[in-house]
Amino acid sequence: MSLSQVRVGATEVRSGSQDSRDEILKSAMHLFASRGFHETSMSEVAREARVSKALIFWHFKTKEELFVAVLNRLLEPYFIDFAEEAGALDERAQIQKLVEFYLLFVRDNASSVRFFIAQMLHDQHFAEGLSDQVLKLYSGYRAMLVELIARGQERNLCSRRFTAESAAGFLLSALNGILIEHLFMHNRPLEPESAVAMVAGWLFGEDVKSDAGGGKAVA
Amino acid sequence: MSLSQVRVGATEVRSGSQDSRDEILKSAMHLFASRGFHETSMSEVAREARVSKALIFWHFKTKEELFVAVLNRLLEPYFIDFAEEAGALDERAQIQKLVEFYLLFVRDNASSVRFFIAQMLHDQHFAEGLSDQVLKLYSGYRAMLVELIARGQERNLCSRRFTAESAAGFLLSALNGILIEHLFMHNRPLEPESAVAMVAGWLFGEDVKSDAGGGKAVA
DNA sequence: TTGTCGATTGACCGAATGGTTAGCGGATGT
DNA sequence: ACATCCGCTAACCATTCGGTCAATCGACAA
Repeated sequence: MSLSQVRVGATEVRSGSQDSRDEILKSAMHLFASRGFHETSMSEVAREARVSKALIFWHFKTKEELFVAVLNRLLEPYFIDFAEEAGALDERAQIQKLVEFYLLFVRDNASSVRFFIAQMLHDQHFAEGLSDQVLKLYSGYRAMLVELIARGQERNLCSRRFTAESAAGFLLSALNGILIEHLFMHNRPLEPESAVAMVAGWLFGEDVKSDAGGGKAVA
Repeated sequence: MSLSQVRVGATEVRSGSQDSRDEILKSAMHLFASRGFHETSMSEVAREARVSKALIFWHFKTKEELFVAVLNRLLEPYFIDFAEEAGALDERAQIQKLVEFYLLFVRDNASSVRFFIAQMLHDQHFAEGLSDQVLKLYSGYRAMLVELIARGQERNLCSRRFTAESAAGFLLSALNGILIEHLFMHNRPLEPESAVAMVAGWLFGEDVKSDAGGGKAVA
């Protein structure tokens, strides 16, 4: 039925089974992410994937199994390696790069970030396996920040007013706060430059000339 | 049936109707907040309130109507007046008080805060009416911060490195970040003092002696 | 041709859902 | 005594849910 039923790739021939499985996953990903688990029915997934409901249960034993498959697929972009970015930059530039990386990532993946946060907040039963992976990423990121700040302090590149752990914790909190502000005030485009400038002012003791961070005039 | 069916208060007699309505609301509040809207059935609410399901539909036309009643009741504690706290303190003490107020509030109301955030993130259809009220509170808080910081800058009490709007925006982001960190790492008790100390160091340019903010050792 | 096997489907199932309805008990006013 | 209205319920309804099953279709092997 599908036009791409027998399609030849560079190295492999996709079986029709993998094809339909993929389309089911795509539809389920879209529906679960936009409506949530309980509000999405298997019939909807089947209709959107133009496939019979029974076929979904042939690929995935239960609705939950389909859901975790979707979760894992949604998580894939999170596992890119951000350690390579190091290069030969000094600590200060690396920290700024790391901050910018965080902000760009949550901007470009806003919908899945939103979905994961909602999921982890709501349904801590399902979220447990998810939390483990996300928190692992999170503490990895934190560890990089701590180490960079500590090295920056040794070389007198950034402020010593706080311990490296304190500074990294506060900085991460600020980033997360910017994230949720971005998730709620969906109008604003989340420009990383302003936040990076704020961080620079805070951590490196520089002056900030223009209005960089605040925004949203108060009525 | 209920023991408190005819109970005399100081000024008024509670009709049995209001009594059962209250018990329904209480049960619905508990169930909606802990499981969410779609995962909570009217039969469950009826059972927990020890009331027939039909009675719920006699008090509230639809499930949605019950839900918004619950939302409004959950929102009540958020409307306490935090303007009175001003007193004769200087701006610096007022800012610290405001920050402490925020943190104490989210600590004491963590479950409903969690619920509201999850709700607003997930179900933007229902959340719209809710968002309006929450965002009104939020921008009110932000406005107070901006004004306090601006006055503090005029009197040279706090750093002029940023505009008041920038500083308030960044500070709010940091607070929100601390909030979500508290919501996720549920083990830690969210001590406001450390965060207040961080803010002081950042905004007033003081040194911070001990490890105040970071926490969570990295493995 | 026949047989096997993976992929796919329509029809079906019991359970649970949100919501309705007819009616009951008991206060209250007349 | 009677009618009326409020608070309340058991039983019911149509629909949808996650999940199953027997049967089919097409490809490939013997």
